[in-house]
Amino acid sequence: MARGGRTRYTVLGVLTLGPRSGYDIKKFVEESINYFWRESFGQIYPALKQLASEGLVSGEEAGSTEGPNRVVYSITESGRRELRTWLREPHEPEVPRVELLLKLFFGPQVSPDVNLEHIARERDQVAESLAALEEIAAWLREERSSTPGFPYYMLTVRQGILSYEARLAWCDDAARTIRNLVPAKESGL
Amino acid sequence: MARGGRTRYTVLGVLTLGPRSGYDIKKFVEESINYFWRESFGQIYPALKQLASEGLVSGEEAGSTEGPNRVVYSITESGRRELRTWLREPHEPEVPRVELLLKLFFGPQVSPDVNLEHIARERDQVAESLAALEEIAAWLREERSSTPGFPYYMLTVRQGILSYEARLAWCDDAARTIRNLVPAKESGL
DNA sequence: GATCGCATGTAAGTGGTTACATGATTTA
DNA sequence: TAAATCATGTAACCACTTACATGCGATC
Repeated sequence: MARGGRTRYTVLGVLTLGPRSGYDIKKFVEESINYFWRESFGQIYPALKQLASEGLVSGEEAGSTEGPNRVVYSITESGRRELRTWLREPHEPEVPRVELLLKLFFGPQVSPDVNLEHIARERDQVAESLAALEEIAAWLREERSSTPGFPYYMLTVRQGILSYEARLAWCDDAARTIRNLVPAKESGL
Repeated sequence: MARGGRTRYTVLGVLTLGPRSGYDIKKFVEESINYFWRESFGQIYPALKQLASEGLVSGEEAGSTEGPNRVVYSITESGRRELRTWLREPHEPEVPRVELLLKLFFGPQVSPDVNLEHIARERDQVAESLAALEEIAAWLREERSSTPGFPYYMLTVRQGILSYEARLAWCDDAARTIRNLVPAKESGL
């Protein structure tokens, strides 16, 4: 049981920050919470329809004169209540699935070089993500430091930074360990 | 595209460590790699059937005399090849979904106390997981330090420990931040 | 005139969980 | 004798991704 549509609450949550279209919501998620949460169009649009039918959001056909499309949604009072109810409930513990670790666990089945490559790839990806997050952090401090949400935004960003840094450190450590596994192959030239 | 049945490879990988029944595989996963990977019966049994039909594993009806059930599977040579091929492919980047951070991102919608409770709960869970992992690490060092897989097992364990520790530190930091948000409510008694 | 960004949506497929059904054997 | 553990399996359901279809307007 449990775990009912977290997309619902993502959408409601984003709409507390202001009215937005489905497209806008997608973009917002991508640009601000991408490092710990994702949503696809295939989830967002049906969710918006559903929420509208329940009166938790209200959609308005926008676009000055010409546009037939583009519906801008706003959260309603009952939408806010629904969101708050969910926010008060304890969070589900994560179900981890880390493919890299699975491959490394079976690492002895292939050559050390293969595993070293995996770790190097991981390191690059993590370093890139970390850099992106640090840019977000800087932007937040410069542009959003006086908004009520600021301390909470920084909280989530810091979590991301800390876990990226931990992963980075682990990569170096892991690479060293594997390199020591092959004490002499072409060493000493 | 991509991401074809990782259960397949989990099963094949576990079977490189010795012949096992579906039930055994489930238990092994639970007891050794639970902190970064999980599998359910609903995945394992169909996967075993499929793998057997492809000749990547071979099943033998076991159970000294009485048992009608209990099928013990062994990995075949082509199974090993298939596994190795997969192990050489680069791993898929994780798609993160951290419900706790989602709730905290929308934290201003509820009282600080609610958010503090979430963090406290998280802290407890992480501390528990960390303790369990450290027991596994100790057990590995005592009982498995001479197996060929040992360095790789320790690698994955260390990753778990490092990220748990990072999360723990973050919890304390985050709780402090939120507490500072309410500078005086009942302070000074 | 082609491609890119904006914009909404649907359909198919998949990976995975949960609940259920069944039954033997062991332990309390 | 009741419960827990061993053991296999299926069916239903769910969340989510991907690909596709459509079309407008701006830019190259």
